[in-house]
Formats: sequence, structure tokens, C-alpha cells
Amino acid sequence: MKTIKLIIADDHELFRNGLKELLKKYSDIDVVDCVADGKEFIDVLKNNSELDVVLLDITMPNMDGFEVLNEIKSLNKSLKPIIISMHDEGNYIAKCAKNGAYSYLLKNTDQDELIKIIRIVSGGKKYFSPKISEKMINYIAEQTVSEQILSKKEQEVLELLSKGLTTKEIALKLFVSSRTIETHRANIIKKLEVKNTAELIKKATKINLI
Amino acid sequence: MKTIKLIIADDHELFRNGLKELLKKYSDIDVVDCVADGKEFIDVLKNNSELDVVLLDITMPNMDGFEVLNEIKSLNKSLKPIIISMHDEGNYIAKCAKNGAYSYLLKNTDQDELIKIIRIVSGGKKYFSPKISEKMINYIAEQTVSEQILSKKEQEVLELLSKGLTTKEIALKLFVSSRTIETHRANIIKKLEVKNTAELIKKATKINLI
DNA sequence: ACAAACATCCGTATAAATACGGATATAAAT
DNA sequence: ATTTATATCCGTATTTATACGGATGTTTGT
Repeated sequence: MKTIKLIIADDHELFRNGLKELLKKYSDIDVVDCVADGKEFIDVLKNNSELDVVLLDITMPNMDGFEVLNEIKSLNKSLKPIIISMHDEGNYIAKCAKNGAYSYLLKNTDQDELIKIIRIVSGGKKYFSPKISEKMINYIAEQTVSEQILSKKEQEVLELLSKGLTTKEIALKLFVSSRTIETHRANIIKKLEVKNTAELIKKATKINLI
Repeated sequence: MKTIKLIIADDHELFRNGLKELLKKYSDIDVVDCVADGKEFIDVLKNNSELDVVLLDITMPNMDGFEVLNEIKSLNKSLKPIIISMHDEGNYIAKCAKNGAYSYLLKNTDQDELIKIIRIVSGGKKYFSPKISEKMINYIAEQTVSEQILSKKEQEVLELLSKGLTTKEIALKLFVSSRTIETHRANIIKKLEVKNTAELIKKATKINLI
């Protein structure tokens, strides 16, 4: 059987070393290296293409876990990152998932679970436990505040605006004058408390209006 | 013990009735109604505020599951929707999660799992199985496309642009001329194949550039 | 060493957006 | 019945954005 080549990236020495000791007991897992920050990790990664899994902390000096995830992605390695974090907030979890994490564990996860997940992930499958999924989904659902701040017409104008239509084009489409659309846009901008169209679209996307 | 008041909304008669029979065996679950389409379901919902859980199909005539989810949310009911679908595509799952689903099951889910989840959800907790989570997360991760389309400067300009800064403000901030920023913006717009800033911000958000 | 991509700059013209400060008729809500 | 919100319109001045078509020095990759 091929062993799983694993690397640990965490800035807490005790945690890092403890984890290493703990994993020694498993013959199918080979901890090839331990690093204390993101930059160091990326250096190791660049000189070693044999790695299978990394246990990655989010809060690290120099380069945090999110940046590391992105870097892994752009290096196009087959390395599968498992996040090990103290934080169980939905936005952390969602962000990691978005950036290519294969799993997300809390630091209080029990040993059996950890081993189970290392094995699953090393096989190329992502795994997020129901508890973690719930947190993330709650976060995603919260983002959707489909509020009734905007009137129907405003909503419609916003929709077209986000599709790249100009004021004039929208006016033609809705059979009203350009000035009307301008007023609408101005009102939407005021309602969402933003400065201009660019920020408006960003906020509208964020709160899922479009 | 309080029974769980449940309603089934599915346009396949056999499935609907089978499910009802099946749930009869559980004394803590009370199937109060069965409906065959979304509109019908909303009508029932409006006249009945005692409902706890709905087993909701996505593909239904008149009003599909997504619309129903939204309607439930805006009616501000304590009803918890469990999606029962044939499709295990990530985008379906993600959309349901966004719109307030408490769980997502495939039609081939086994009975024990279904009962387990009805009970979990009726207690107000969301539950997405690892398999379903994996699908959804893969979908979310896919959305995050290669960030290397934009240069670092372009990325920076885009970031500030999305915060509502004007060309001039960005120029001041980055110690270059406004013309430079204008060129950058023009290049970003070309790279992302959009018409203007509004559409740009939308697309950039969608593919997770900002 | 050379090509490609990048960041920076320039000008000019037009189109569009933003910021003011109004108005009116209708529909919805209280 | 009265207020409030909505959709529609008007003008004007200023600021920005967009669309052209260039140029140059610097990295970066091959």
C-alpha cells in the first residue's frame, strides 16, 4: 500500500509536534515535514511534488491559510489541503471551501475522525462533516437577505444594470425616459447606502439582490 | 411528546402516497396533508400555521421548489423545508441551501436516514449529509475560477473599484496617474469580456475575484 | 537573447453617471 | 381620509467612464 505523504503547517509548536507524534502510529501515514508558517510551507511545497495531504492552520504568521489555499491552487499541485482551525464560524468555513479546501476540522476533533478524514481526502474526495456543513450553510443562507428594501421597478432596473445595460438601454427596454432610470438608480444607491454603481453592484450581489 | 406535523409536496402521486404510508408507522410523525404542486402547498400553508416540516420536491408544476422556499421565507413561518430531489447536482443543492432549506435528500435515501433527518430538522437544526455537502462544496469551489487572469495591479484596482472609489481616488491611493487606472480598468473589462463597470463587478463577484 | 506580458504614461472625444433641486399622479398603507 | 411610497418626468452642471490609438521601460518566461 502506498503511504500518504502528509505535511503539517501550524504555528503552534506543541500542537504541531503532538499531531506529528500522534500520526506516527499509523503506518499508512507518513509525516514528511512540519512547518510553522505559510511562506515556509509554500517553499517546501515548491521543492516537493510528492505530497498528498497538508493539515493547514488558518491563523499563521507571514501568510495565512486562505492565501496558502490560493497559492496551492495556482501551483496546480495534487496536494489536498485539510484545514484545521479553532474557529467554527460559517464564513471561515465557506471561504475555505471556496478556496479549495478538501475538509475542515476543528482542533477538538477526535483522533479517529482525523484519521478517517485524512484517508478519505487522500483518495481525492472532499469531506465536510454534517456539523461543519451546517455552520457553512447557515452562513450562506444568512447572506441571502432577499429584503424588500427595493421596489419592483428598482429591482428590475438593478437587474438590468448588473447585466451591463446603460441607462439609455434600460429606459428603452422599460419604455420610460432615461431620466426615470437615472432617478431609480439614484434611489437604489441611496437605499443601499453606497457611493456609486460599482459599489452598488457589489453590495447587491453580497446581499443576493441579483 | 409533541408530534411532528408534516406535509408532503410532490407531483408524483405514487411517491407522495408511498411516502405517506411509510411515515404512518412512526408515532411521532403526523402527515397532515399531501399536495401535488407549489401553489397548492402555499395555500395550505397560509391557512395552517401549525406545520413543522415539509418534504418538498423541486420539480413541480405551477410553482417550483425554489419559489416555494422563497415564499416560505417571506411568510416568516417556522416551517422547516426538507428538499427531496432526484437531482444531486451541486448547483441545485447550493441554491436550496441559499434559499433556506434545512436539508437536502435524494429520492433514493433510505428510510432510516429520512426519519433521522425529519427528527433533526424538526428540532430546528439543519442537516446536510457529507455526500450532499461534498457536491455542493465542489460546486461552490468550481465557481472560484482561476484568479490568474488579472495581474496583481489589476486585481488591486478591481478591489478598490468595488469599494466604490473613483478612478481619481484610486490613482491617488496607488500614486499613479488617473490615466493609468483608466487603462487598467479598460484592460480588466476586456479580460473579463464585459461591457462596463457594473457588469464587471457582477462578474468579478461571481467568479470570486473580489 | 528575445518575445511576451506588464505597468506606466499621453491626448482627445463622446457618452454616461452623479448631484443638485424640484414636480405630479397613483397606489398602498394606516 | 391622510399620509407614505412609488413611478414617472424635467433641467443643469460637474464629474467620471468609455473608446479610440498610441508609446516606453521593466519583468518574466523560454
